[in-house]
Amino acid sequence: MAYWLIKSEPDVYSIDDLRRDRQTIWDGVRNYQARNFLRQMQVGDLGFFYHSNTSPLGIVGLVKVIESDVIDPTQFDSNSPYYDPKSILESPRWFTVKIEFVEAFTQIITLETLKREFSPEQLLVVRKGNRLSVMPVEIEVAQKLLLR
DNA sequence: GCCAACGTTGGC
DNA sequence: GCCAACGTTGGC
Repeated sequence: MAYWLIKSEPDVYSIDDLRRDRQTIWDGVRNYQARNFLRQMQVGDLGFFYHSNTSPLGIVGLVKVIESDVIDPTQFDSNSPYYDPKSILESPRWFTVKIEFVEAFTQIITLETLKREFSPEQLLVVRKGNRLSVMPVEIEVAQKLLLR
């Protein structure tokens, strides 16, 4: 079982939105490195839900992967902001996962805290200039985060 | 609002 | 295939 971190701008989709929906397809990722991580995810993996572009920044909850290798439907939807005209039905370009809500942390683990407790080598999200929206989290780091 | 740090695009 | 220009992400 692996651990991941997924970023979302709460104005677009927040942990409260996921609590309300209970589950969602993690659509709209249009970066190949992030997609490759999404393709590595397996059912049962846990993800830390991170709020970006907001205040306070940080990890706000936990999610679980409940379906892997999901074809992102928005790539074929010309009305979607994530529409990709270059993607063809026979060989889709963008894959993702379906996730479900596990919990919203009573206290956000702020980026400031993450920077204090983990090095950029341990945790990609604290690395300066990092723009990946989906990234792996080392088991030791994940366990420390879950014990907080 | 600024801008660093990328990723992507397209001319050559 | 190189790389300059451009666009986006996301912290500050």
